[in-house]
Amino acid sequence: MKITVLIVDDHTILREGMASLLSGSDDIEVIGMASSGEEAVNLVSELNPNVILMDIVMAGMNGLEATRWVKEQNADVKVVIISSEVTREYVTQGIKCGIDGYLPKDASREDVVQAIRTVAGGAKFFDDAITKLIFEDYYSREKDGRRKPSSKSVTSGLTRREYEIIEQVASGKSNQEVADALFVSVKTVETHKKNILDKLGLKNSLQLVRYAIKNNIISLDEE
Amino acid sequence: MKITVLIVDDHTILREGMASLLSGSDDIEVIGMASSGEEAVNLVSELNPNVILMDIVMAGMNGLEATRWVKEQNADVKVVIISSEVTREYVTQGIKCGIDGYLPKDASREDVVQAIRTVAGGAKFFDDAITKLIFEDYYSREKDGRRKPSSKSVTSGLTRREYEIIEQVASGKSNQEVADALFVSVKTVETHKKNILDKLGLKNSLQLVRYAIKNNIISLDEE
DNA sequence: GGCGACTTCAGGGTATTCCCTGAATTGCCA
DNA sequence: TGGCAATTCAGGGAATACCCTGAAGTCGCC
Repeated sequence: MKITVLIVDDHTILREGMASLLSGSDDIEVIGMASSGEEAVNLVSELNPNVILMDIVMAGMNGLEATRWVKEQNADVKVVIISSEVTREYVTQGIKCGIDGYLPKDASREDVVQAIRTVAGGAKFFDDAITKLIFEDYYSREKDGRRKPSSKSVTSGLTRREYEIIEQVASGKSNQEVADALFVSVKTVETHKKNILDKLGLKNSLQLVRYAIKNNIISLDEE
Repeated sequence: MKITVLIVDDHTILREGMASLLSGSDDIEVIGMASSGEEAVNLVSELNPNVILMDIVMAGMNGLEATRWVKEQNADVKVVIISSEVTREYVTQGIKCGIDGYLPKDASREDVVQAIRTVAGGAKFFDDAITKLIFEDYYSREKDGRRKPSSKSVTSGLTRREYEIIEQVASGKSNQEVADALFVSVKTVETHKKNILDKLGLKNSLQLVRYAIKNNIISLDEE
């Protein structure tokens, strides 16, 4: 029983290279390749591979989103990210998307083969550098996690009401909807919003949404 | 300049043993010992050691609590936990309290010396087993934290261009700015945006920003 | 008692987004 | 080769967001 593999990368050279690199292993068989996230999602239901080697940076649907979709339709398929960039953001976001492994693009043939075998067996594969990175993230997060809310003064000069406005706006509401929710007039909401944008040095509501999520003023899961 | 060390453990044998174990290293000097958390806290301000080797399980104030107090009065002092038990709970709680390293009690002399040198130099020291434990905790926590992007079975049908538009919009740009960035007219951007909102079942651009961040179409740290 | 901030709101103007219809171009594929 | 999806763009109207000024009521605080 060979381990079936799907390769997803928008660079032909890398696809071909990876395939030939894997052709030397008799327990691994490359059964398909895709050059985009969308193509990958479509191919999975057709080919039903055991493992997907997936690039992150691709035009259109990126590797992380593709992973999400793939896992959605087949939770058993294992996904190993192969990225030239190894950043905290990619790794943590990747884990959120359900990846089973992460390899730098300059990984050796042995690493790739080992990763495929490991995830096919149901375990996770993350090399030392990535484990270290995760560790540091975990450490700083846990450590910094405990710190007093410090009322309001220290933050960025936002008032209580302004925080409420942000929460509303960042949850995707229009000014009118915010006004209704807080039982004030649209004009009031506009004023608050203007003040908030000024204080934070932002240009529009879109950036405010980003800011709010970035600074954990709101969370993305509720509702 | 020797690294000054304070040993904290309520077992005399372990204190003595550890001290003699360290006497062989000429860059490390044990300048004091304490048999309780309270005593340790008092001694720190007096002796001002570089590193504290601290047991967790002690009568009265335990090692983690003591760490918190110690760090409170001197943030520069480094604390390495030496515990016979290595549990997820101890490790994560320890990190919250600000520990700089964690050693199992059966660590070799080399490990202890290495740990002291490492934390004295400002880095963290956690061995492989502990790193692995943290990793697993992190992984399961992050992974379970996610949730499926609604129940749309097929890829939500976004085109490549639409993804590009989303990336632009979600980075906080106005239609005009997106148009400039992609070298198309504002009208084109509007059309794309409308189609995107329809496909995703969203009402406005604010919600699109949320969607994009939630689904990892864009990341928050770049730029 | 008053000064400053927070919060509320209005008027009136400009800019931008949102919505709908219609259409030309390209490329792919059956 | 005709059809379909994708991408591009326009006109024009309705809705909403953004900007500026001004102001009234509340509250805490010196």
